[in-house]
Amino acid sequence: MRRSSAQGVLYGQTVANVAGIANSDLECMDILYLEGRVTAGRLAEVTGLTTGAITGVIDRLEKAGLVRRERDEADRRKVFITVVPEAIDKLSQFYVPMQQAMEKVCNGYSDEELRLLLRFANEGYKGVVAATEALKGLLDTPPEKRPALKLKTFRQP
Amino acid sequence: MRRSSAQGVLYGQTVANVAGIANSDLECMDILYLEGRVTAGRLAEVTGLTTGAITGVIDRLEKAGLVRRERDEADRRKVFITVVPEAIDKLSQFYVPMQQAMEKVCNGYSDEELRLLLRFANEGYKGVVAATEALKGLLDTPPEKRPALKLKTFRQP
DNA sequence: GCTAAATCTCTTAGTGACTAAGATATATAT
DNA sequence: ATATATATCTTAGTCACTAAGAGATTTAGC
Repeated sequence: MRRSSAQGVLYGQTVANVAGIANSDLECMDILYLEGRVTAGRLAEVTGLTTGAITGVIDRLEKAGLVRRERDEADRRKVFITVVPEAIDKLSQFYVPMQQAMEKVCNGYSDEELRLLLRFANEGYKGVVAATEALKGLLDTPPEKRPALKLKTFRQP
Repeated sequence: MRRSSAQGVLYGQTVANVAGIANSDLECMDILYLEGRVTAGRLAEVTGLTTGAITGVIDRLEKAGLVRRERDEADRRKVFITVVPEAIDKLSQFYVPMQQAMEKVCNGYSDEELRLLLRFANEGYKGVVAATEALKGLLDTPPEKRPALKLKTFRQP
């Protein structure tokens, strides 16, 4: 899973290259696609970038015609970012190789097995979110007070 | 899986922050850990960075006392990068939250189910590698000649 | 054996995304 | 009505990255 994750990062880098946008710009497009209409601040929160950096991201994405800024009429300080419909078409083609590969892999499993994999994927996601929170908590703990757990490492043959 | 992957990227960013090294420096440490002793050129190849950038990465990692440069005696142009043993201890603590979370998730599965998950993880990894290659191939194909496959998208309820 | 081409890492100059700090505009609380 | 909080943007400066090429070593051709 670690290997897949590392390789997944590389896939994303390649997509960004091919699409001609920066890496974090693509990451934001991904978040926008998954979460829908979000504010600039929410993007900063999720990506871990500063709001200043997000301004730059949105500027570039807007210039590339991939997103639009929309002021919230209820709270005029907020700026909602929405994906331009055509952007999905422009970008989705670069995920075709990945989807084909995954479809091929998934074909090797029964419906019941796929349900198990889906369950694991969901629980795994929640686990990663929890782990990220826990790690951030570690930041506030002085190094000498950190739980010094032995890491069991497994190496595949 | 996409969500997990995106969140995994964030976990890595957080680790890099906490460890006080750059993001790609950590990515290289990961590769070094997985592949063992590798050359500078191999790092460039795997990360997708230029050799010039890798020189910088290794400089910083060496300065931080995490890796060592070793000239290959057989071919003196090559420089092997090796991880300093203590580096593993320094960094592995930051993966404790992730491992705990994953262990917790895995505890919910029988040995047989875990074998299925392992098989999927292996096949999935190969799939991602294949997809990356295919995407790079797309780079050399003119846009109008690209296979315009309909992307089936699934949204979880 | 000697020259030319290839391979591998490093160097240099320039670019661009990032952070920190603060400005601006709007909203909420006392 | 004033102060404080919130949300985004601006600015100056920093740092990792690329492109191009230099330096060092190996391999191939004659």
